[in-house]
Amino acid sequence: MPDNMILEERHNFILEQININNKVMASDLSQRLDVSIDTIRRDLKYLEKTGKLLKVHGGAVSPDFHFPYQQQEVYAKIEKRQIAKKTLRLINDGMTILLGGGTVMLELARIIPENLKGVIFTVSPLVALEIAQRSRVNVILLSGRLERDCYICTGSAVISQLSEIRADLCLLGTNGLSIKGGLTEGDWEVAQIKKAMLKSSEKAAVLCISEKLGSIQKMKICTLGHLNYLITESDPKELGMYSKMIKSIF
Amino acid sequence: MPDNMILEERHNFILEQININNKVMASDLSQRLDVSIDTIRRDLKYLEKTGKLLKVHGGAVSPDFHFPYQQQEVYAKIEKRQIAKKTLRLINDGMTILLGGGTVMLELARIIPENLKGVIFTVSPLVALEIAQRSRVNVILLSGRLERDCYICTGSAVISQLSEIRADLCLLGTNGLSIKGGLTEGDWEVAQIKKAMLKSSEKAAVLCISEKLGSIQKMKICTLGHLNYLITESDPKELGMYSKMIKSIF
DNA sequence: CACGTTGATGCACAAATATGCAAATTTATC
DNA sequence: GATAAATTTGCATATTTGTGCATCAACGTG
Repeated sequence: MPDNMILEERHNFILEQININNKVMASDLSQRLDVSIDTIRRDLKYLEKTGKLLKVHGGAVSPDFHFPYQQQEVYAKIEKRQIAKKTLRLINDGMTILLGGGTVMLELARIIPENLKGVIFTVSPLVALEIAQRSRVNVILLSGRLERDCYICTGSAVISQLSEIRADLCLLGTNGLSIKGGLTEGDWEVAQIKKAMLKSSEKAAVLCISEKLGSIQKMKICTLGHLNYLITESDPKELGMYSKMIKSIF
Repeated sequence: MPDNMILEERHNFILEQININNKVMASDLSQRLDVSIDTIRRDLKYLEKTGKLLKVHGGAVSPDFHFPYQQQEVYAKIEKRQIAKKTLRLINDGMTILLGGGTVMLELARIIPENLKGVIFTVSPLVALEIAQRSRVNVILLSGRLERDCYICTGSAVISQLSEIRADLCLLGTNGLSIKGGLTEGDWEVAQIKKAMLKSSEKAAVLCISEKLGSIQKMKICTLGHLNYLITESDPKELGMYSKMIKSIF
């Protein structure tokens, strides 16, 4: 490392490091630049005042490091809304549709056409309420034990009710989707429900923000070959590797 | 996983995980980030305070799932809360309880003891979610067609499920209660459900703000003699005329 | 040249922060 | 209801910070 740097050089170096690593540690910098920790601290203080970084205990981070979550929160919401919008293309009057739970599904619930004809079954009270609030479509909630974490109904009662249903289309959100692992899920109870939902439907679509593509969870639900549609917010062209397994991607 | 993460990085990582899985477990995080469980707990506490997640036993969940429908302006909320409080006296560990819908019932749902043992059946998704959100009691939602106006599940499916249940106590809100008319209800579908609920329960209690006492609706559910308890917000002494028909009034 | 001013730097020490540990309590699960 | 797991609380410890002060070099100015 360059010895005998002057103030400005140090500042530049620090910003460079932040650009590379998203963070710097005061003690580390002190060592690498061979100045006292105090000097580094003064550097950081100055750079913070000019908005170039954000001081934290032990060093500093990139100024946008602290925000990404409100941003990403909103961002993810936009993505989910995009997915929901694309999904509407699959939904037509007269269909019997099976809906899962999760945030993506909630976004879909919010834009279900007000005068859709047909029947919607769901295991998610949140989804059911959201739809019933806005639309005149028939919403049928499948009963069961309400899971505390994800607020969907699980248990044998749901499974047995599902076995009596023959839906045209099943729409599922997911946490795990990958070429190798197929459709996967973290919770055992939920996995059972999803399996049963797929079995009760003519066709199946998975809604998944692209950020989650490639992730694998503990419980396997099915291979990609069993899915008819994959819907993400990004351009289908970018998901070429999935196109061998899933017929329609959009 | 990057070793030696600083506080901000851990926070980011945790939120990332929550974004992907909707929940994280403290012990798991402690292991993956190689810090003590205490540190993780402090992280979670901080992130909860800033609203980025919700702490639950064992970890945290995404705040997205937090139920948004609560706390609209309800009429006579104070009275309804008083009724709910009184009703708690009827509820003990080990009971199987059947809950109806309506605003009084929602107030009750909000104060169901966090660690109540037993099972709660309900036809109201709102009540179910409210309870599941706060309490660890088993909540079982009875399925059916979701009524758009009152948000409770109706239809033959509910009736048939109710016929398979033997509850210790049934709690109903009401719009119509009078000496002459008994327990009455405006909606036909809802009346059917309430009848079935009463039939499935050992004992029955009606929750009713005193202002509504004396009103009669179109559909008859039962006579006052079938009810074991009447719970209102006012002093039972003032309701003497009901005491010939209903055993316990409070 | 001598002198004062200024800005950068390092040092010392008290206060604050991050983290882990252990005991006591609460909660979950069987 | 007993046992295991999770949580709370108080405390100990090691860094890290903030602050005041001393040093030193650079730079005018009289």
